[in-house]
Amino acid sequence: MKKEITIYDIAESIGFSPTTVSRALSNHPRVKENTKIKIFEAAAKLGYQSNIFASNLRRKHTFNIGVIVPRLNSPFQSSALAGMEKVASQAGYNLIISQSLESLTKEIANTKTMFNSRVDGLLVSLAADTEAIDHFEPFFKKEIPVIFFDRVPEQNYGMGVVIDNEKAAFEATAHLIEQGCKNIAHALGNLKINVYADRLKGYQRALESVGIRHVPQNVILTDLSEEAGEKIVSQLMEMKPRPDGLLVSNDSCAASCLVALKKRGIMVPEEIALVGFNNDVISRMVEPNLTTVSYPGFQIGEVAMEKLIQKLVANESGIRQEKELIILPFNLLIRASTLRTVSSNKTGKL
Amino acid sequence: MKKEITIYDIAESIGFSPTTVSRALSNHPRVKENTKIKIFEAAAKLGYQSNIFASNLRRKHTFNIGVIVPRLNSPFQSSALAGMEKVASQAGYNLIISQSLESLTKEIANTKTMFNSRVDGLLVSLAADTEAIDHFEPFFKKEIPVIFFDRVPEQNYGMGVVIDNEKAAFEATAHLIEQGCKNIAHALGNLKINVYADRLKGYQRALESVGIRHVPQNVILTDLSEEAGEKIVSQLMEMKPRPDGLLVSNDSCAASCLVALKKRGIMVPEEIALVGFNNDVISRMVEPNLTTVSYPGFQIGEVAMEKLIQKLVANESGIRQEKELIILPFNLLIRASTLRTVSSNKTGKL
DNA sequence: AAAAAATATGCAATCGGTTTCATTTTTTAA
DNA sequence: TTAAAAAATGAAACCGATTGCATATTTTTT
Repeated sequence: MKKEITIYDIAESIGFSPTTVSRALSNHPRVKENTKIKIFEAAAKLGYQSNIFASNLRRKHTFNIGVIVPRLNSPFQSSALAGMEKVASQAGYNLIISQSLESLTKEIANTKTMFNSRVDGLLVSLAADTEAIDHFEPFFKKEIPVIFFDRVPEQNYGMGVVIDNEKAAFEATAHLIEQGCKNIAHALGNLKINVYADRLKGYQRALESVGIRHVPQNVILTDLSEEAGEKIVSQLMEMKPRPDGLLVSNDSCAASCLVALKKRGIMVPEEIALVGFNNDVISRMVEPNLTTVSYPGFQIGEVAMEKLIQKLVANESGIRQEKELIILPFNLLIRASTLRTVSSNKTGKL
Repeated sequence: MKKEITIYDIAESIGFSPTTVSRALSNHPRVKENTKIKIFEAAAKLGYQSNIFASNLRRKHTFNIGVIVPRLNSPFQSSALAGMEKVASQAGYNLIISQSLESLTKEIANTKTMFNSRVDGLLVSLAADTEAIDHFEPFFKKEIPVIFFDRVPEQNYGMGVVIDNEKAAFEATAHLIEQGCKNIAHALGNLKINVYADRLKGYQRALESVGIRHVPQNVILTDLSEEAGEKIVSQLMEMKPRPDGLLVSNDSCAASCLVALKKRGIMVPEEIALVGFNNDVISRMVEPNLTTVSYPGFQIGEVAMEKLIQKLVANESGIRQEKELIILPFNLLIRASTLRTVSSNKTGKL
């Protein structure tokens, strides 16, 4: 390894002290303008590169922000990450990203690594089997801000960024009812996750609001994978009476349901109307296009990161911030997969 | 901020020197087994957390690996990242991830940040408008390993992990020809990128190999976005003679072409046969299913990370490694979007 | 021109783990 | 029992930037 250039080398080369060099490089006001210029020139000439470790060691922060997501390769998560990266890099922060693969064990390991790496803050979307959030205690204790996004803990926690999943599912279900569905099934993921638990509530509330009795077998628990579509549909086929509406908790799974339905010659939306979640590209490509809840992944990422950086700045200046749950707007996008006859639409609009 | 526990505190609490504590904690063989036990116990009791900065400062590495991708939210890139994360976390490395958003300027900025953050190594998939790779010079000079994946520089460079894009496009085009296409168009991205330049070569070579003259207007340059499908197809419609085969350089764009074609009542594959790239979920959901080149994103990520870590270990022990270009296998997946009549399939298989 | 105030710079300690080299203790060999 | 070798431990320097406090220099005020 080559000799590293340090502020001591710069100092020596132009006859100033390391102190002044350090101050000049960080643009401290107590250094004469002219001196600064000299120092910057010398630094450039020598090819100086600041040693972050030394700086971090002294200043006790890293400008690194940790992000833990269930899976990196999901359209929603990667959009959220993209939003985070954008905001973070503008503010001069790096992102350290890891995935839990939906496993609590790995989430705990990741949390530890993040803690040991001394990230300045943490953004987390919880794994499927996470119930308690004890593993974040070290962060809470040291007052390192943690913000949850999308998948947030049930318990009382610091801060979160989500959408109103209950309302979203309510509206989606209400829309199906409006389109004349009488017997609506709902495929969703692990109910330990707030996202799915809330959607279930919304779905049930919508049914109750028009006096439809809620049938437990209509709620289908699945992993929402691509392969799950086939399973869900084959389950549907055996139900009596067969459901005439299906609300699936993500688009790629909804799309695979659609494929499975078409394979069986079942007409969508006429025989079964179908709603997805997320407004992934896929929802606009399949035929019929999927009605879906547009889920602002990029924006959730942006907002979560903005809030986190706000907290960091606030902590810096000793301001204590309130707990807060930020609820971003969603949007029910109505497309062909649910649009039956115009007459069944009470408002007459659309 | 609370008082941090240091090795000095541990040392004092049990009457050993910081030296021994340090050695014990890193499991140095020169410390008595019994002493180690005592030290570990004391560390646990005091709630000791190693200070990575101090350690890094002294040892001169971070266990952080930088990754620069064009976009975080692309199915291919996020799969590659998932593969990288898996390998890295197993080996005890963190990932610092940033996106260039296809801009050279941002790529340069990211490269600088990565350098300043002192990542131990770098994995890069180049931005669309990157031609020279001077901005990686600081890494080369300091012998910090850089491995390019998927989108690699044209010039001579250290190490890369790719697929044989020329061959893939050749096979895809040959397949279209085999299905009876006489006039094949090819929609691709920025030709500065090796991926697309190579595919163009393969496409042309396939045409030449059966004596079809290559028509420049059949090559359509696009950003391969979802919206591009509509444009590509409207361009196709105005060509005379109208192409009967279309090779699109990614699946989501191919899917949007399919939608645009169907909207115009054009039969796929009968009137226009369609091939995509990547084997994204979407290729299995649209109707007809897309013939596509399966592109092992996850594996590319894994291999790239494995190679990088190998290099790090090799560097550590002073072994110099050769430049190397690793070419991973792809797979042409033939599906309904190109399957015309059985008779046109010479082999009769499939 | 002297005193006071403002500005500029430097000394030396500090952050906390690692490592070289020396010293002490224990074990083995003679 | 003593010398030699091996094992265990420690003192202190080191990595390189930051910063509280002190000092030196310049500018302003009287």
